Amino acid sequence: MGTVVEVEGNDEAKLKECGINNSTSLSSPKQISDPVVYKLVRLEGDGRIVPATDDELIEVESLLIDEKCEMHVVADPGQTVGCISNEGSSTGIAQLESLEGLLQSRNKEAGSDKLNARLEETVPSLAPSLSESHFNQSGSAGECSHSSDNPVAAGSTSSAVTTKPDFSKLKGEICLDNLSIKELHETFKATFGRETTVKDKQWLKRRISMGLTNSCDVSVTSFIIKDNKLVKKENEEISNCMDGSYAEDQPIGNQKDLLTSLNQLDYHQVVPEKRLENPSLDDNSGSDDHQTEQRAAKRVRKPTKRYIEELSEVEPKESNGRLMNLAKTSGHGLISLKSHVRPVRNVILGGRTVVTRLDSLGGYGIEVPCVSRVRRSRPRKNFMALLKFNPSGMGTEAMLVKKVHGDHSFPPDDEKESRVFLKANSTPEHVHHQKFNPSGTGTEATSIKKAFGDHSFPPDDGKESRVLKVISTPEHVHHQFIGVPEKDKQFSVMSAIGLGHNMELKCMNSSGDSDDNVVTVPTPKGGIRRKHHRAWTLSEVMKLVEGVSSYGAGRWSEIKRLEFASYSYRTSVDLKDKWRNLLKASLAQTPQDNGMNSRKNTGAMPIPTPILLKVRELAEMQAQVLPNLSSTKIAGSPRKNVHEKQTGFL
DNA sequence: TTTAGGG
DNA sequence: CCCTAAA
Repeated sequence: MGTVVEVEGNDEAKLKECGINNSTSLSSPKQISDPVVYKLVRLEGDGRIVPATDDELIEVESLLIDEKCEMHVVADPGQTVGCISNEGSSTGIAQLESLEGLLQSRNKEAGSDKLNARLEETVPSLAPSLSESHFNQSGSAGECSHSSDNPVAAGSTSSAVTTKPDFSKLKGEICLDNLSIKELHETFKATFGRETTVKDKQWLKRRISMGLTNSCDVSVTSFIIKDNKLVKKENEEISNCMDGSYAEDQPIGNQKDLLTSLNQLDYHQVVPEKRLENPSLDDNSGSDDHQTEQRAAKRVRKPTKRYIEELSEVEPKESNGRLMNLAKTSGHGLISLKSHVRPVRNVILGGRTVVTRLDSLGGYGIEVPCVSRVRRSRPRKNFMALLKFNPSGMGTEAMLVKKVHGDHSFPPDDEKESRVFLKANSTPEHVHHQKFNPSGTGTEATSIKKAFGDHSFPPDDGKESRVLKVISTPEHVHHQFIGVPEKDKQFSVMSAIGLGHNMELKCMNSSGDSDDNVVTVPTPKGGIRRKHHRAWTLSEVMKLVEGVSSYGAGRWSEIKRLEFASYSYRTSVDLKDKWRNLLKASLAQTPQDNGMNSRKNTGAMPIPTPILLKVRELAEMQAQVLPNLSSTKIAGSPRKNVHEKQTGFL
């Protein structure tokens, strides 16, 4: 990767870096407790400068702490030596400053100002030397240690955690709250044997603690997991050393004061959470934690897709581990669960590729749908909230499924394209909650049961049933069995078997059409069309035109409801899209009747010119006649072109 | 949920 | 057709 570059440091760090004595800083409460405000950037291999992540920020801090504790290997200073780039410091600084906006630590910026202000009160002589040092370091390209191309490996020297993907190597204490993100990454790697790029501490902590909790190894060792902390009993002092390094060196009251002043800062990222060790601060840091957690939640929400990706990668392993743990703990009385994960196989399900695997669960061989990162719509806002208001344990998805199946007005499908969407909803929160779902009957299992249990799919003779959305991941399925009464367990398993069966059937059915899982499918005419594309028939187009003429373009749901009531596979969006295409076609064709016309009927159905004319006419009319509800918008972009061309044409 | 628009 | 942002 790149080289970690220091751009801006706070007082303490700079003190150290300038060689100014450590003892002073150790005895000076303020400076010690001030969070490190390094602005770090990473120098990518290609010379780009990218904002450093929180973990890199914190790593510096951890180094300092390590130094104090004198118990950890001090990292190679070259790793964090300040250095901007070979292109020169000034441009680099400018770039960095512009990058500051990208950093999530705007608050920290303000905080550093505060700190600097305080610094000039308290230790005025230091400020110039600090900035000087900072500048010098920034400008000294020679100090760049490009040798450390692998930050992970390099960082491992500074970490108490090994990078080996071996859980047994996780010795000593692990206080997840205190770990930097990089350390968390390493712990994650050691726990799950894979890397992660998730930057969210809460998430990482949760995953790690969950993974460790469910690992068989953890019970063998003397780890104690408590509130995101994984500690080994006999090493508690060590963890205290790390954790309380701030608090021990200074009066609590002072720290409290500082916390107050830093209340708005995102110090949570750089200062270890001290809630547990300093209950006296709870009244203060309690709300603060709330804020920071909310901030963290905000950060979490953004990269949802990433989360899903990460999760879907982790899930198999983790669920497996969890299952093993389950088998272990459920040794007394309940069925012993063994998990043999057989090779994953792909099943084509209505054009969607569904990955299933055969799990032997309690002696039953069940085909577990394990769709990875398929959820493409927005994540449910608060799944648990839904559950709360739905005590039956049936989630919305299940409701939907139930409704769909109860509704036999389902149009038949002759193209064997029942679109069953198995969508995996797997936000971390979701997973977390699911694990401790106390309601017994799980949502996912219920939904699956409802969806596939004793119903068979509606006959396929004409239209596709495209409404099913079942959220389902193997993890979820497994979770459902936790705390579920034995009876229900069997039921669920049975249902799951049925599910697998049906899925197989659907697989065979749909695979008759095409042999691959690609979304596109070849058409007899030689082109390719989307798998679920349904060619618009002339009557449909005419209906659409008619609908637009009577209800106006834009009232797609109305048109859909009134004109396309029997065409359940046409959504209002489809109508809209089709209208858009028609419009385009009408524009392309009518003005000059140029060469486009002949070339047009290559793949798709040629739309009769009269219809196109009507489309254009309608568009024109709507642009003129409907000034009230769509005038500005419609007259805006495409219709205006219509107008222009129309006039030109006339 | 629906609409509008980009991909 | 799919996805998503707004409303």
